[in-house]
Formats: sequence, C-alpha cells, structure tokens
Amino acid sequence: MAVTSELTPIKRDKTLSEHVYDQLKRSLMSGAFLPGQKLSSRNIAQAVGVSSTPAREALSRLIAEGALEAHGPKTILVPRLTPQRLFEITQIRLLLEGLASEHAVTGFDAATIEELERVQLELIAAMDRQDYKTVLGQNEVFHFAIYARCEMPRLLSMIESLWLSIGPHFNLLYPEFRLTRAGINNHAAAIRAIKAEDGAGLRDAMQQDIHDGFARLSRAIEEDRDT
Amino acid sequence: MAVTSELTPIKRDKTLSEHVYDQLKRSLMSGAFLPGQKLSSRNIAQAVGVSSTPAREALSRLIAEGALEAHGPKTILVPRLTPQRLFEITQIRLLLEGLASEHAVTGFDAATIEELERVQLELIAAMDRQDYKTVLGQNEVFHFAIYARCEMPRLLSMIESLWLSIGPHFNLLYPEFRLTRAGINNHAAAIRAIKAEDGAGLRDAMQQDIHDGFARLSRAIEEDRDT
DNA sequence: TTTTGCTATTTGATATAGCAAAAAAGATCC
DNA sequence: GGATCTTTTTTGCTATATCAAATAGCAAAA
Repeated sequence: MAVTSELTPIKRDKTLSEHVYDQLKRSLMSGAFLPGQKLSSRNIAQAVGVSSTPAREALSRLIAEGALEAHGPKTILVPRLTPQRLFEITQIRLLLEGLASEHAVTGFDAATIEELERVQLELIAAMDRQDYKTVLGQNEVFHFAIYARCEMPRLLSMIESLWLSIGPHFNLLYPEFRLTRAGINNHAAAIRAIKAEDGAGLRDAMQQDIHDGFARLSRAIEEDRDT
Repeated sequence: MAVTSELTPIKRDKTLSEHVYDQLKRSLMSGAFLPGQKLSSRNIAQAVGVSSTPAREALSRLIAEGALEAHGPKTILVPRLTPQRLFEITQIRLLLEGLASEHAVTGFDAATIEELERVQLELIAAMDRQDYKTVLGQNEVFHFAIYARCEMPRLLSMIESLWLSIGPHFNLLYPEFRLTRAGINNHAAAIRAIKAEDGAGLRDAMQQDIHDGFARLSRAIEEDRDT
C-alpha cells in the first residue's frame, strides 16, 4: 500500500473501442483525414496499437452516425460532402443548435461568461495572426461551451455528430481563408444575448453564425469540385 | 450485351451484425423489450444464433444512438424514459419531423397519396376494433411514408433513431388506450395538406400529431411511475 | 488506347478462447 | 431482519485465427 500510493493506477475507465473512437473523432475534426481518403480497420488498429476488433467497432460506429461512409462492402472512406448533403446538414444544424441555444441561455454563471469572452479574444488574436487552424478550433470550443449548458445530452451528441461530418472539409478553408469579421460579430452578439438572458437573441446569433459558415464552406466545396 | 440485359444485379447480403441490429430494432419498436429490462450480448447472440461479436457490435451501436443504455460497465438495459428525457426527445422530434414534412410535401404522386389513405383507413379500422398494437404500427407507417419523401437520408435516420427510443414505452399505452380522434384528425389534415402541396400545413399537422402523442405518453409515464 | 483475364495481396466478417472485472448469490454476523 | 463480507457465476473486452470476398496490379488481347 505504501509503494502503490504514489503510483497512478492505469486509467481503464474507457474501453479500447472508445479510445479508438475518440482518436478517430479528433483526427476527423482536426483535419488529419482528407475527404475521399480510404481507411482500413487493420491500418487503424496498427496505428493506434490495438487489435482489429476495437478498431472495427469504432469504425462501424462512425459509419453508423454518418461520419464515415461504406463505399462498397470493403472500402471505408471519409465522405465527400456534396452541396446537397452540406445543405441537409446545415438545415438540421440550424434547428438543433438553435434549440440548444434557447435552452442554454438560462444556465450561465459569471465564470462561464468570462470563459466565453476569453475564447473569443483568443479567436480574434488567432485571426489576426492568420492562424486559421486555431480559429476553427476556438470556434468549436465557443459553440460547444454554449450548447453544453442546454442540459439535453441527446441533443448535444446529435450536434456533435453533425460537426463530425463537416469537420474534414474545414481543410478546404485553409488555403485562403476569407478574412471576414462576420463570425466575430455573430459571437459578440451571442455573448450580449447571454448577458441579457435573451434566448431568442442567442438563437438568432448562433443561427446567423451557422449560416455564414455554410456560405463559406459551400463556396469552398464548389471551388474544390472544379479542380 | 444481349445476355447481361436479362441479369439482375447481385443481391447484397447484409452482415450478421446488421441482421442482429435490425432484429433488435424491430423488437424495441414492437415492444418485445420492456423499459428497465437487462440485456447481455451472450444472450442476444444465443437467441439470434450468432457468435458474440456481431451481437456486441449491434448492441454497442444501439447504445451509441441512445436506444439502449450502459448502466455501469457491464450492464446494458432498455432505458426508462424520464419525463425530462421524453420532453427532450419530443422537442427534437418537433423540429426534425417538421423539417422532413416541409421538404417531403413536393414529392408525392397519386399512388403514394392513395397508399397513405389506405394506411389511414386501416388505422381507423384497427382503432374501432381496439387493436391498439396495429394502431401504433400503422401510425409509424403513416409517419415514415411521409418523411421518406424528403430526400434527406441523414435526417431520416436521425428521426428513426428518436422513434427507437420511445418505442419500448408504447407498451404503457396498451392497457387502457385512451380513445381519441385527435390523432386521426391530424392525419386527415396531413393528407389534405399534401394534396394542396402546402408544406407549412403538413408541418403543422404532423407537429400537432407529435404533440398529442407526447401528451398521451407523458401521462402514461407519470402514471406508471407511481406504481 | 481500352478492355479483359489472371494472380497476389489486402480486407472485412465471424467465431472462439482467455481474462479480468462486475454482478449475483450465498453465508455470516450484529 | 438487515447489512456486510465471501464465493460463485456471469459478463464484456480483447486478441487471434480463419475464410471468403474484394481490390490492385499487370500483362495480354481486342
């Protein structure tokens, strides 16, 4: 007991399947996988250092929720977002993230609001130094810091699943990220609405942000399609 | 070329995992499993006649989408809907099924409308003879016959997932199904809206139907909670 | 240049076995 | 009688082996 007291017990609170799932999720959101890229369970298993069973399970779960696509019986690939599918996802996002915003608005304390403003400052700073990867990362943090207060776990996981589908396509925004203050203004409006506990106002600001992001991504996808 | 014209495309067999998944899905929707019931992958595997691997995969997928719940690391059970969770699911349903209805309204031909009216007649007949199991089944058919026309596959699967969560609780309605013509009237209004190609009207009718169903189920859950 | 046919390799799917941990059942004590 | 400890059983997780099918590569034929 004396010896082991200083040792950190191996945290086995997650299964290996979940571990692989989380890692793939992060990779998809951070743009490590490109749309159209092929994945195989054996490669994933070897890369993560587990056997193929948990890797397979993680992949099949991602396929089930639409983050990956089974193209044929033996080919798993990162889906290419067609304009149609992006439109569909955006329609759903507008509703679900709007709902989450409305329900979240009453759940903020001073500390959380400060945290939001800190994220917003960091996002602006990253924008100024053209560090677009951080911009996208902080944007995600900002959105989910709000949604997380809605106390609707099912809704939250559905929203996460939708983000997972568009994540890989954020890469298309990198080359020449159109500098626009629109996103920043939307976030500022969102913070104002939160302080005023104005649910409809927060919903509108977030929906406007989603809409602006859709326009950017939609254009990028069209341009990418031509090449 | 002359030969191939008479050949049909190869039937693509489903995997065992999908078979188990489909079977569990049907069981959940038809009320074969009761809320609170415990499930184990070994039992499922034996019941379906497969090994534990595909059974495990099917279960984990159902857990991921919220149809089943992992209560502790080794207990999988059919979730009990709390009033809170039913409210959450209903809020989401109102939005998503409303969206599906709006987009579906333009996609109907005469044959599909006739099919809808046939389902509606069968539903009324089942109601008259107090065959409530058929009522619920035909109600499901009616809803999804509409949603299926929205041409948004992602939206459709999300709606299916939500139905899967409330399915097991329909059992609570059986003992004394409150006879109400409200549902029938909502369906009739939906058919009228479809014929008029009135998207907003169809959306309103379906949302009203969801709302009425929520009220019934909510009451049933409260009553069941007391016992 | 395109299409076809063959071969070698890769891959997903499934069953199985072992293990560690959790749940259930039983025993014991206050 | 109820709570706590102990034993037994059940369970999920993971790795591995195997099989059939699918893919890729390449060369020959059209």
